[in-house]
Order: sequence, then C-alpha cells, then structure tokens
Amino acid sequence: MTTGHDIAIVLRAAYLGLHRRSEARFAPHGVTADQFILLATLTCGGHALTQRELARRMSSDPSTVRAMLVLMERRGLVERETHPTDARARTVALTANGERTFRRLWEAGEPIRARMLEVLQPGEAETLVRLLARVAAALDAKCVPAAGSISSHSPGDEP
Amino acid sequence: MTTGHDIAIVLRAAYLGLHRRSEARFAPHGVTADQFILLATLTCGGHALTQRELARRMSSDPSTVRAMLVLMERRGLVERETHPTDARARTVALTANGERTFRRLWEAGEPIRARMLEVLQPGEAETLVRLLARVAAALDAKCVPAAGSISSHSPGDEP
DNA sequence: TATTGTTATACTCTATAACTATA
DNA sequence: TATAGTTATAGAGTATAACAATA
Repeated sequence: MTTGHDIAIVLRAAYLGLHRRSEARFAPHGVTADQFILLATLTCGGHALTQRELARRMSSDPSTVRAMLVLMERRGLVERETHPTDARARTVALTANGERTFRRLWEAGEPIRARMLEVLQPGEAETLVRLLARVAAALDAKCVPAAGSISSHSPGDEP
Repeated sequence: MTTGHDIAIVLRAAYLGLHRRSEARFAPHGVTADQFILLATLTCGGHALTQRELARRMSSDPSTVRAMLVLMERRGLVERETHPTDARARTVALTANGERTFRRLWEAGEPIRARMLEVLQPGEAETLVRLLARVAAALDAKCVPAAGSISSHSPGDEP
C-alpha cells in the first residue's frame, strides 16, 4: 500500500538528486541551481516580470527572490527598472550577459534533463508531470485542505 | 511534448509546496521539515543508525546531518553513542522525548499526507512513486550518465 | 485600505577541505 | 589505505516583521 509518506520520501529524493546534479553542473559558471531557475523563469516569461510575479512562478517568496536578485544584479546577470505604469513595482530583466550565461547553463544542464527522460518510457514523462502537477496544486499556498480530510493513522502504521 | 525541463519545474513546485506546508505544521513543535525527516528515518530504521547511514537514507550529507544532530541533541530529541563494534562510528537514537515528539509531528503532518493522496485516483499514487523512484535513482550520486546521452536541444526550443 | 518592495534580522541547510582516530 | 566523524568555515536560501511609497 502506497502512503502519503512514501510519496513525500521519494519526492524529496528526486528533488534533492536533481538539485545536487544541477549545482554541480552550474557551479563552474558561478551560478546556483536556484539562480538557474530564476534565469529560466525570466527567459520563458517575457524577460520582464515584477519581483512578485517572478517569485510566484518560481514557487518562491518575494523576500527570497529579492535576496537572490541583489546577488545576481551584482554579478551583472539581471537588471531592475521601475515598472512603466506602476511606480511601486520593479521589473526584472536579463542583461545581455545574463542571456549569454543562461544559454551556457542550458547546455550544461542538458545531460541532467536527458537522464530523467532516459529512464522513462514514452508516455510516462507525461504521466509523471500530470500527477506531480496535481500534487503541487494541492499543496499550493492558496489551497486549503478540505474540512473532511482528517483520517486517523497512528505513527506506527506506515513505517 | 514533455521535456526534462517540464519535469524539473513541476518536481520543484511539488517538493517546495510539500516543504512549506510541513514547515508550517511542524514549526509550533519547534522542529523543521528536514528534522522531521531525520526523526522519521530513525523511527523506520531501527532507531540506531550511524550518521553516515542516516545521511544516505535521508538523501543528505554526513556533514549536514552532523550539523542537524548537534541542534537536535541540544534539544533532547536524539542521543549519540559510540558504535558497539566500530569505535570510529557513532550510533544515533531517538530519546524518549524524541519519540514522543515524533508521534505528535506524525499526527500534525497527517493532513498533508491525506491531501496528496486525495488528489490521486486509486493506482495513481503507486504510479507516481514508481516513476519518481526511477528518476531519483537516475539522479543519485552513485549513478553516472550514459556516454551517448547527449542530445542537442537549444535554449529556445523548450520554453 | 491594500499592495509592492525594502530593510533588518535570524536561522537552517548545505558543502568543502583539513584533520583525528580507528579499521 | 580507506573509512567515520569532527572542525572550521562559508554561502545560499528561507522567512518574518516593521516600514515607506504608491495604487
């Protein structure tokens, strides 16, 4: 019988494995795995998002993203300007150097992406993404657990 | 078409969602999500593992685990003794307080586990665990990517 | 009044390298 | 020689709360 704990453990193992491999691949370029995600989000997102929107798309936090941006701005990867219509907001964009770096990072990460696809049969990648997306949505901050969802396992049951 | 990047993004979203929900649930007990994993690993693992084995099972690192253990020992959750037959090694065990705390944490985390299972049809949980396990194994530190696994995507292809 | 972002702050996790002690 | 763990050290991500400026 598969339990919620089983899902949690293997989800953790897969994510941390991905994270470590990515760190190792990107480190020679002076970029972390999380910073890569930020660059990728900017690339896919039209290159000029507000910090808040950036945080949301990265499954991160405005305060965390700000700390990352300060580091990355110092390294010339991104630049921030005040939003054209909303003077409170700031838009974040890749610099030319940031775009170049991202292209190199994307290549450096290719073996990792290939490795994940390699162990999945045709169709399984789609299934995995579909199921993970459902779990991710269920755990999203905006969602609140349903009222009747309290079951009564005891600690000894699952292990 | 599902890409390796798609898997990475949704894997990240699911894991971080799980991690945040867990932090929120466990914080009132003064325990982090990662510390919960450590306690769970000890509970499931016979209650007396070496630090190295503990790190391996947690998908973590001996040095990281040591830092965590120092904190948790100070809080009376775990205790370490020298290994009975190998004087280099130290065994880690839950204290009575650690066991009590873990039982409370396990209950506190039940809604999260239920929430994940709730959005999956019968059989899908098994599928998810099976596919994730395969990906996790492929990304494990011990595994090295196959030699012929270099494809030639360019950055613009996938987004 | 609500929202965007900044600031200050603190803590945990992560990881490398050099080291000691033991197998 | 190899292994288990420690130490020192550094950095990154995470997040909260109080605050300013703007919508």
